[in-house]
Amino acid sequence: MEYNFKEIEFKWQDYWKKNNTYLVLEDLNTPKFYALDMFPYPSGAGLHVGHPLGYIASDIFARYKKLKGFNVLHPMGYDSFGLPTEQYAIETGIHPSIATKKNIETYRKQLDRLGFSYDWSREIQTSDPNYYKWTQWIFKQLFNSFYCNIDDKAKHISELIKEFEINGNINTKASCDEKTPIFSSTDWIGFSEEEKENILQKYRLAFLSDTWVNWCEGLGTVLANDEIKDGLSERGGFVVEQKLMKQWLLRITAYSDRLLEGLKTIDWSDSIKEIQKNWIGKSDGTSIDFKIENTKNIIKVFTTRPDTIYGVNFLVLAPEHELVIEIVSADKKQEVNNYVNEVKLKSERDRQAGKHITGIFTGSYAVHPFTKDKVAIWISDYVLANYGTGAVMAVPCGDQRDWDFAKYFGINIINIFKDNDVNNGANTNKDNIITNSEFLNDLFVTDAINLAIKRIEDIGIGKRKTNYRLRDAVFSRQRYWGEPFPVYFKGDIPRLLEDNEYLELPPVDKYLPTNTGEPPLARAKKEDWNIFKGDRMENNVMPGWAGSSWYFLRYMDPKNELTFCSKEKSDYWGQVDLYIGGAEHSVGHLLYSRFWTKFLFDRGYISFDEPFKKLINQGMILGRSNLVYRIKNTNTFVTFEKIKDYDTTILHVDIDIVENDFLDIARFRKWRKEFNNAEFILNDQKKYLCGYETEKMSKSKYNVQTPDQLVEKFGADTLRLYEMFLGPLEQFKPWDTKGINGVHNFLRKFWRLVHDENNKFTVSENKPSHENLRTLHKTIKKVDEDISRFSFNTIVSTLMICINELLDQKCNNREVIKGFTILLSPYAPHIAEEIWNKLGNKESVFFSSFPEYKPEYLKQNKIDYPVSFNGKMRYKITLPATNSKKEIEAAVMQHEKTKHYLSNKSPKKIIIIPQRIVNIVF
RNA sequence: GCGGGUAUGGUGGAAUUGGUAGACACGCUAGACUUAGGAUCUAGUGCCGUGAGGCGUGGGGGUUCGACUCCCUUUACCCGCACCA
Repeated sequence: MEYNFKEIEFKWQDYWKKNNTYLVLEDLNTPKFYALDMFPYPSGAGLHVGHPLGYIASDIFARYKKLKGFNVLHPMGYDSFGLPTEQYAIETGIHPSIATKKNIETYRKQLDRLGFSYDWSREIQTSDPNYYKWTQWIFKQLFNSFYCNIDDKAKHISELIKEFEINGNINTKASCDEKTPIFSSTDWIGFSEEEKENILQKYRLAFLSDTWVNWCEGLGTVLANDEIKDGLSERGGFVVEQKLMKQWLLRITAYSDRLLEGLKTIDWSDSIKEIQKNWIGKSDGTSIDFKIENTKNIIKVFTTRPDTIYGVNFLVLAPEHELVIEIVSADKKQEVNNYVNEVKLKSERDRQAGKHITGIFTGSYAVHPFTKDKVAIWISDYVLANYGTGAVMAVPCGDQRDWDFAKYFGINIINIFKDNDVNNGANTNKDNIITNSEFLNDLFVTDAINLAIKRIEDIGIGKRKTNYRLRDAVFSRQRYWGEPFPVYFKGDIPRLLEDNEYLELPPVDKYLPTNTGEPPLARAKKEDWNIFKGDRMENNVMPGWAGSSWYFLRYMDPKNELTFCSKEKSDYWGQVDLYIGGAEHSVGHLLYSRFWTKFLFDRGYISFDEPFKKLINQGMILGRSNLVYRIKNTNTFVTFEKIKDYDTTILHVDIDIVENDFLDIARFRKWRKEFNNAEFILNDQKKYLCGYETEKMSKSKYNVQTPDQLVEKFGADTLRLYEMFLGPLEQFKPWDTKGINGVHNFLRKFWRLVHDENNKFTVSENKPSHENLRTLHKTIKKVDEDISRFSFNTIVSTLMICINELLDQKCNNREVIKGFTILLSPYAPHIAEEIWNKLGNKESVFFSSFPEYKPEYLKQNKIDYPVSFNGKMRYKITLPATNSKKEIEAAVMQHEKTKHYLSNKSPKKIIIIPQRIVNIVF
């Protein structure tokens, strides 16, 4: 074998390991570059070809930056807490750490085989106690912090307590629970320990609260909003329902505006920014108080359209609204109760699916703040309890949902827009003119909004207000395989462990909830915990995103036992310069890490407040499934060409027993029992051709491609090149191994260029020709340009073109080969290392530097001008580069083909762009 | 419904600021070579047409000497959000 990739690849992988080639240390004299991959969750299935796509891209970029003289941090680790491993533990009784260890070993073997330049000395695992103690540490900081709205940053809770002691919370401007009572300093001093803590919980950034949560019975735990898809759990597809539970929450809402504003400072794709923007969901409006008739209660509503206040003729509360019980009239009590219970029983999904209108009149009325008219109070599940105030002022003529509701229940619709017909639907246009509205008459909507807010504020019934869709993040999970909270309870009061105390997961007999429905950790006896304090320990664990919200910081200082990451190191490495990973994390992980980063910044632990400067979302690699066609009710299979002649059923067939879409019939018969006696109707070549389809890779479709088989067949260098060659990194693309021969041949061509018939390395020592250098420098320029815009696929083409040209030129000149080898090395590090070594270099090509581009080699003294007629290119003419416009025109007009294409017409205009193009208009 | 994105040969894709559409690769066709190899080499390969020539970047329109690229409009598909008041 001429190009023995296997021997070469193992040789160099071994060399890199022995020589610690990829070890990286802080070096203040060298500019840094931080290239990061989203670390994988080590599942039992191992890597498939989709996973390494991003890893290869970031590895190429990291190696390129290294060649460009940067000190590159390029680490890897594992997001090793998670549900699948715990499910496995439940089934087998094996501790999840054991399965995790095994899975990580598999991942490591697969990763090592691909030749990545990771500094493995910095490896982290989120389930490692040495890692998660620092996750607990960050939790402690969140617990001990509140968000000050004056300085717009998080501060230590002791500053808040000081203020309470002096002034109470009368002037406090801090993010807190909506229902925080007002108290004076004397009140505060008089409060019991428990009362004080209950107040503080309303301010802490990590706090306990009774909240409506997404409870997933199937998984036995609560879920965050972003873990739910279409009302079902993303993992497992179980039903999710609303449940009121005491949970740990993180006050991410305090950061809503900064999370939104920060998007402007980072280089992420528009689509991800949009998704985050929508998720935060900022809307400007005003709160308005409606007095309830004959009581002291008021209903607060939030609206973005205070200009429509005169169009209000009923209010709607969420069924869960706390005032419902109080205001319902005696005769309606039963009916309302039934409705509220009905709604509570509905799962999230049912509630979303049920598009038909439901609701009940409570029997009570509010008073319109301006007209003093009676306003009926209804409840309906179209109003959400956890958005705004859980109550809306219904304006049927200006809001389609209110209009639908009014129509359905036969409620009168008041018109407040000029030239508007209320019979066909609501009018949501913003260019309307207001009418029938007293002081707002004849104003445009935008002006009316401002005036209405002013009036509302003046008479003290409401305030300008900004609302966010973003909710505080539920931070408890009723599971085992996650970070334990550094918290114990004295009675019902949560207490933090001391600064130097960290919990480790205690052993339990089963990974299931207790008989009384407590989380698995409740099974641990007092002596099972490494620390036990108070009456009981917290039994919940943190969610999957806890450890991944800050892991990029730990890589900077992975072994530090005194702190999560020294300021010195985070100041050196700073933000992640390039972060590559899948788009499925666009909300959860990316939003939470931004939140934690801002928090750590506020508290002075790091010096930047956005974690990932540049983000690239790699597109998914889709599988290419093969299909066979069985004639219905038979065991006979028809080749793809003839399926239209038969009535067939389509079946997926394992891609392993198909070669170039032709079925290996013998193996197919052996594949499954029921096919042992299968018959076949073949094509004219006596072969069975399979159909194919592009779809997500999955076991059930028998279309999963692992990198292992391909690396075995073609080598890691080929796989790396091929994954890049497939197309733009961000695009979704089908995986088809047909083309892999192409890039493999490219490496073989390169090999042959520098080896003779006896496979002996040979390069020419002559001076390279101008043509040789032109090819090389053209390539240097394009590789450099393309990589700066992350166009990895076109670089592979460029390298191929370079080799094709050098082969044409029969050039294996040492100088040219040297340059080319460096250019190739980020993509195909093994073969590059081998050739680099044979060129006589003692050090790894990793430590060489990117060749310098010299424009003089690209200078041309002749230009191939394309000559167009009316914009269509017709022929080319070679002219000296120094020719003036006049000379070019003369040469073109003299050309015999010009006469032909003009066919006796005379040109109206001749456009000449020197060095580029000639266009003749006639 | 709202927001974002995509659309180019038989296939994956290229064309960076408006300037030779289809680079590179797969596949296919024909041929050469041979110690039958997942080999290599040569030629061809967008579509229609024998040809001259015509057509051609989802469809329609526009700006321009010139449009895959800019503007308007429309269709299909993908992603996110969806009673958000």
